[in-house]
Amino acid sequence: MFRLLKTLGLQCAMRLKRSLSSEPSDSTPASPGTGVRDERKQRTRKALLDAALTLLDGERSFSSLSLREVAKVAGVVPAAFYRHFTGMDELGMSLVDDSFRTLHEMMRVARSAPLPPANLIARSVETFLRYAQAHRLHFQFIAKERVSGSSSVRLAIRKELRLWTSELAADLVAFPKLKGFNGDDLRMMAGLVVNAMMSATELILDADLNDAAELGRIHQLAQKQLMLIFLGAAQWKSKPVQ
Amino acid sequence: MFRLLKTLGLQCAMRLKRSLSSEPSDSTPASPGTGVRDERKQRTRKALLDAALTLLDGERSFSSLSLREVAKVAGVVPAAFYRHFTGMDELGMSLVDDSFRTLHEMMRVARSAPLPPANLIARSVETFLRYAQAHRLHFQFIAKERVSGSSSVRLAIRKELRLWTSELAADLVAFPKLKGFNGDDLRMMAGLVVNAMMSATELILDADLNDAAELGRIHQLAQKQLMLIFLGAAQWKSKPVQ
DNA sequence: TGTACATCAGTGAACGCGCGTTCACTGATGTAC
DNA sequence: TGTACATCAGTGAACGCGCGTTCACTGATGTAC
Repeated sequence: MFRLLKTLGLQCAMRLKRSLSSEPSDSTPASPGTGVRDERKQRTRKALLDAALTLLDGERSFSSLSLREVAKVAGVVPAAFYRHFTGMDELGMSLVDDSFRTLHEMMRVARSAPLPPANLIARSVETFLRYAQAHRLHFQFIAKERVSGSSSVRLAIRKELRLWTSELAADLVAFPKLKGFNGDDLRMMAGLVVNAMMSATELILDADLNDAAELGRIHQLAQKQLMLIFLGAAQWKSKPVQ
Repeated sequence: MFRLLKTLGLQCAMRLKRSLSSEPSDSTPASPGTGVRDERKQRTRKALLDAALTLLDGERSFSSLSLREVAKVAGVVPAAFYRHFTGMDELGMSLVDDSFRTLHEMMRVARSAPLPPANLIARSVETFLRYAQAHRLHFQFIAKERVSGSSSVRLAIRKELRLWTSELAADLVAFPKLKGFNGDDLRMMAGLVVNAMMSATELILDADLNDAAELGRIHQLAQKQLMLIFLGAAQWKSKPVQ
């Protein structure tokens, strides 16, 4: 007991010293650092996240994963899990962050290199679904846990999806044909688009990846649905905005 | 051991006798019957199904429910569960059946008492969402497990939803404005409608049931989305059908 | 540079718990005569 | 109708198992001097 207290005391003193001597530029206390130890820790953390995503790939849902299972696939003892997350829920929130970072990265790329206006809708759908296939695990996580995850994970995903819908609505303002829309109606239309894309994503993720004909059919379905939505939107302006 | 065999033998003889003497009109062997015992058995079965639905009401997903938990809520010992289902998966399939029976019942009523054409879309959305609220647990089950259930349950729900989409497509033929649609495009449009309704249902089920303003906003959103879809559909005919 | 010590990611054992499934059983209901 | 026996929904105890979490620990990495 005395030894324990002594050790704790020494640790505190050490921390104090270091924090006093550190230059201000390096003041973020939780920064990952670049030492061998930090690098390894980040690698294990990633292994845990990847293990969870991999386990989710089949028909499993996040709430049915066990901490021990994730640790085992990550090649680590269960107790080691707690060096990285307080529990499965915190890991889930990290997956939400990562997944939406992937989605926003796609949007960023799309905006910085705009497609030619010819066949704009069809090309956008194509780009989106290709990206979803390439980042299968992240998109699958969003699609699945959006509706069935634990409370915190589900709510976080819904919040992000609402954000994404608003972002999309802001992008839609650029279309000359959508001048007659107020903000509410733009979000309403963006919601339709998001629904259609999520639905297509679910179909893609469930389909056999080698069945080109099936994938083609899904792409075409999504393209037609978006075209129909835009066709309706072009008429919407003639309706009373109220 | 000898006693066991004797008992079995007697049971077989009895079965044989009964089956020989039963009149043909009563030949369905698995029919529930009307005796006190059968009635009680059906009551317990229903208690198990209701227990599962009730447990799903919060943020739980079907795959996270345990057999013991369901049995406990149903007021029955775990072993008794097996008198009704081979396991949770079979109970899940029963819930799929029941839930879609509820949905089809709604469609049947809607068709037998058609709404006046004025504000047809708005009224249909209203009817649907009211019904979904009234049968909250069944619609919640469909919405949740559609995407995350165990393999068999999820596939069964998707099959039923595809069926429902086709049914809806068949109903849409009646609209004069949709003459230009071929079968594929009708299903495409029906898919948009189903997506919008399922999305609205999810919002309704997540919303505070006493927050009338919130519910009103969701209803209005769904109505506008459907109007926009039909607006687009009315233009679709001018496009090449290919 | 070398040394002595602090740090801390990961280990391995242990715990109590709820799980699915099995089993022989009980006793109310059903049935043959 | 009454009796003797079959049926079977539900019981209660038991099993082995994987679960989340805790703990003292180990040993490579980091740091002060």
